[in-house]
Amino acid sequence: MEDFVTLKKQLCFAVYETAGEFNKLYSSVLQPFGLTYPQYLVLVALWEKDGVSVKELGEKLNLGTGTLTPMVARMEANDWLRKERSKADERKVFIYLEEKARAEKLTITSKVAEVIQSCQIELEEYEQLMKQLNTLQNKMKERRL
Amino acid sequence: MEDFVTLKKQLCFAVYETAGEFNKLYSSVLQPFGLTYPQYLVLVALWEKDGVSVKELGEKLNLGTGTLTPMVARMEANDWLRKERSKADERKVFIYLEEKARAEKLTITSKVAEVIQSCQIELEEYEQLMKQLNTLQNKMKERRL
DNA sequence: TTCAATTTAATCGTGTACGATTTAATCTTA
DNA sequence: TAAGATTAAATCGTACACGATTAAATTGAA
Repeated sequence: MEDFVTLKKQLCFAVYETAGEFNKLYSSVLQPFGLTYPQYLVLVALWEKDGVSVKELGEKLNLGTGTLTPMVARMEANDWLRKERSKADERKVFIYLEEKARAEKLTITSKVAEVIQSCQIELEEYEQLMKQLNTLQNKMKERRL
Repeated sequence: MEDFVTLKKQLCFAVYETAGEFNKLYSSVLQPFGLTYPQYLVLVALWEKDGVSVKELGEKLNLGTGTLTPMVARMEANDWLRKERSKADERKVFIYLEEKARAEKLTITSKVAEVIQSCQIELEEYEQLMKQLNTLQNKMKERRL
C-alpha cells in the first residue's frame, strides 16, 4: 500500500535518464569537432536563424544569460560565432555564425544524423514521442503559470 | 531540400526541454524542504532501498562519483543521510537515510504527487510515454555498446 | 524633459554532470 | 605470498544550468 514511489515508475526520471543518454550519444559524435551537446544546440538554433540577440537565443533554447553568456564566450573563443553589440539599441548583443560554423554545418549534421539513424528509431515512434513530449511540456508550463 | 535541422523537429531537444521543465516544476515543490531535484531522486532511490554503496546508488541513478560524492556530502551536511565505510570491505562506503529523510518522506512525496496530479496527465499517456522512453533509451544504450 | 520603470546582458553563488586521474583496498595468480 | 590487476571512492578540471543581483541603456509618463 506504500511504495508507489520507485525510480522506475517515475516519468520524471525516465525523461531525466533519456536526456542523459542523448547527451552522451551526441557528445561522442560532437567531441571530434570540439563541441559539447548544448553548444551544438546553439549552432542548430543559429543555423536556423542567424544574427539573433542573446535574449532571443535564450528564449529559443530555454536558457538564461547565466548559462548563455559564458557558453557563447567559449564558442566565440573557438571561432564558432561572433558577438556584436547593436548600434540601434546598445543593450542588445547580436550573435552571428562564423565561417567555421557555416563550413562545418553539413559535416556535423551528417555525422549526427548518421548516429541517430543507427539507433533504428521508427519514424512513427519518433513523431508520437515528439507529440507527447510537447503535450506534457505544455501541461507543465501551464501549471507554473 | 535543406533545413530538416530545426530545433523544433529534434527529438533530442524535446527531451532536453522536457527534462528542464520537470526540473523547474519539481524544484518549486522541493525548495521549501531545502532539496534540489537531483537530491530528491537520491532520496527516492534510498527510500526504495536504504544502505547502498556509492557505486550501487550511482548505477541506479546513472551517475558517477564525480557527481555523487559532493552531492552526498551536501545531503549529509543537511541531515538527510549518513555515510559509513564498510567494515568488511574498506573500499566501500554505504549510505543510510537519516531520521529526517524517513520522517519527511510522506510529506515530500505527497506534495510532489499533488503537483504532478495538477498537471492532468492521463494515466494512459503517462504509461505510454514511460514505455516509449524506455525503448528509446535501450536503443541508445545498445548503440554505444 | 526628466526621472522612475523597464529591458538587456553580465556577473555571482550554488549545484549538478562528466571524463580522467589518483589513492587505497582487495583480489589473483604465478 | 608478493606483484600485478582490479575495484571503489575521492579528487580535479571543465562545462552547463539556474535564480538573484547588478549595471547600463532605453522607454514612458507626468
